[in-house]
Amino acid sequence: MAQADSKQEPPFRGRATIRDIADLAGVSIATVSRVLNDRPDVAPGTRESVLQVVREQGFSTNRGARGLASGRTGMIGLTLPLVADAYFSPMLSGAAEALYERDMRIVLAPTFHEHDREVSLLERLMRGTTDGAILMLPEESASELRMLQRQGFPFVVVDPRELPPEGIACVAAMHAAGAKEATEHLLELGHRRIGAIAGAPGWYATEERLIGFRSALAGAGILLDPDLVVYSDWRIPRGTEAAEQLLSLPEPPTAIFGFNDNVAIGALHAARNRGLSVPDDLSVVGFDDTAPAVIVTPQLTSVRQPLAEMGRMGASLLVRLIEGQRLDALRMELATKLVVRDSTAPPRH
Amino acid sequence: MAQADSKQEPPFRGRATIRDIADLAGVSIATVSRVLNDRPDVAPGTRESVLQVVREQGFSTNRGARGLASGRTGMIGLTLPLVADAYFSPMLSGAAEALYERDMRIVLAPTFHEHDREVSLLERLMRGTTDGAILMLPEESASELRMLQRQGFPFVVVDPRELPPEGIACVAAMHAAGAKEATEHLLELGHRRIGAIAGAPGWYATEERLIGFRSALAGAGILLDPDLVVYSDWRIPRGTEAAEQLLSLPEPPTAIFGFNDNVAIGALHAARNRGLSVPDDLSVVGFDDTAPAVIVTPQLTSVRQPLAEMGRMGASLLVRLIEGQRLDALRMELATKLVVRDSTAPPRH
DNA sequence: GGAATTGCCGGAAACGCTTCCGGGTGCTTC
DNA sequence: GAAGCACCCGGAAGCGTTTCCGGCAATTCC
Repeated sequence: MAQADSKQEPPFRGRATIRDIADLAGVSIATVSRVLNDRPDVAPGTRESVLQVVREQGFSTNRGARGLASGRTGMIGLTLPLVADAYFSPMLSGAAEALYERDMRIVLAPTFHEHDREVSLLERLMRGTTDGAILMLPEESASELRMLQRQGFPFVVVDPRELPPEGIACVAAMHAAGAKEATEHLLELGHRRIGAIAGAPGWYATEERLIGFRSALAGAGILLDPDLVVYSDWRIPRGTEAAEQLLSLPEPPTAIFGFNDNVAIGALHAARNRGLSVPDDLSVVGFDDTAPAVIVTPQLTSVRQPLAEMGRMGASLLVRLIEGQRLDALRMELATKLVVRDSTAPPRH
Repeated sequence: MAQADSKQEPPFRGRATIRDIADLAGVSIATVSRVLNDRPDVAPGTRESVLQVVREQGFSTNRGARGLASGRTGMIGLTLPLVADAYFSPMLSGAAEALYERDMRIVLAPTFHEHDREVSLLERLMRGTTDGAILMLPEESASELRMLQRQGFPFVVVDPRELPPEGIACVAAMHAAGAKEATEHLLELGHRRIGAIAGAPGWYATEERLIGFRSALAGAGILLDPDLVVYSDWRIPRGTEAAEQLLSLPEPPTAIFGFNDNVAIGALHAARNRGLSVPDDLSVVGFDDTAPAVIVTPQLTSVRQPLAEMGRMGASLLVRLIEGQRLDALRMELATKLVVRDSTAPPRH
């Protein structure tokens, strides 16, 4: 490392460029570029000898320069509200995995719930830097999304807050079906008075799950008592409060359906506070089936949302969008599945 | 959007470039660049009128091009084993936050525990694309790190698996002190026979925590029974196994110190399987204080590791490295703190 | 056996930006 | 009143790629 004057030290700082490779392999940079990009018109022998040099030098193409020259940077932007979160991180992970296989990288842009930038993140950082974007639970309004789209920037929405306008690629879960399944599970166990801790009002997930919930009740000939639905902010403390409200009712429910795992866990806490045993005195089911579901006691019955798969699917949709492939369906909903664990049982009497 | 023939539509696809801004503002691109980079030698009036146009057009500089021209891309690479993980995601989040404030972005590179690539990740993707990297719990050996460093690529290691060689920036937690504090807590409660579920053998965290554990015991005049230490892989199932092993001892411990929250939670499971009540029959303390610690029942007493802060610190160290600032200390350890919850109590008799 | 393909390859022009170098003002200084 | 000095600004040369275009050899075809 001390002696750098010997035969052919690499140019050191900045590392090998495509030109170095070309010189070493005795070809032009155009040819090296062709090899690197798997273009057909290169003689097999030439290709091999270039690859040889590439390997020796540990060369990899400068993505910035490629982006400049070709428009494709191989980077895609990803925005999400939070990264340290049992709900979002699997989606992120799935997207990263899928993109990685395609040799693309993620530029991470957590919003930390701040939409107050004058121009949205995308505008500012993506353009020219990334080939497209994955927007997880985006805060941007439908019209903002439309505008982005009109500018020809490829993006897909994963887990929309509100359903985006037609023509925008979007992957979600089958909220209604999942909620219906969960509710039917409780009905089959014999519950008749079922409370719901819904999510934030107006959200796509909330409304759809509510539809599934009502539909299952209706199927069992039960008319929903409005007092049995209380909204939340998806978080544990509010879940606890909501559950206490439900349990304080003159005629309290024998089961509670939390619209995500957090509020279901909050309900677990509320039950414990009141000395109620779950599932004996109260059944609880959650939604999402995130990691905490199997960590709490009792383990939570929950509707599994294929989070990682949603991330992967978003990534693959985006890639096809970028490559200009015609997409048959821009909007897709992935199936959910009820996972029965220890927090549900028949009502006491 | 339909009519594009009017006054001055932006060039549409590809969006405004610095040249467009220059034309619109009636200056040269050099001047625009100076304004954009906060260079001093621009007349206030000129600066303002350029900024005006920049705002109107929603312009933001193409990072790829900037990277090419100046070497600084404003992107930094970040590798970690897993993103969907209660331990790593807070670190990632902290780093993202800190970098965001400096208008830098993270290029995410989860390794998914695969180090078998011929050339390490960094070599392949970072060079030329990023200005530096944050390596979280890297798998690369000391010599690989040295090599990277010799090439002049700025990087910092956060939460090292093994202590990296001198001269490499590195941020860790005070493992020994934390373990000592946890052990002393148990000792103060009156425990004398304390089992430990250590981490993976050879890891810096494991060895350091072991030192703290032993040191606390020694301080209380207790000689450590070798049977009371069993190693793990940091994960729940192995934690359960390890705890069962400890509890099957002829003379079982009255308290178990898990070297991370996962194995401590595993111990909770083992206790439950045996019908032991925590903390009455068995005290359990964890390490890291990740989200699950407050979700399990009983809530886990745990040594808080400032995960997000470690991420932030890594980011700020890296930025200073990139800017070529002289660093007083390359290696830093952040303080830990015991958080007492419901899983520890005096021994039964 | 000459002309038209085909297969490979090199030259060179971009891509959007930063930055060095130099030049034109308008002011101070002796 | 001429020389010197800031202060601003524009021209132009790259940065590492991709890709269009054109050219040379080796084929193939009639």
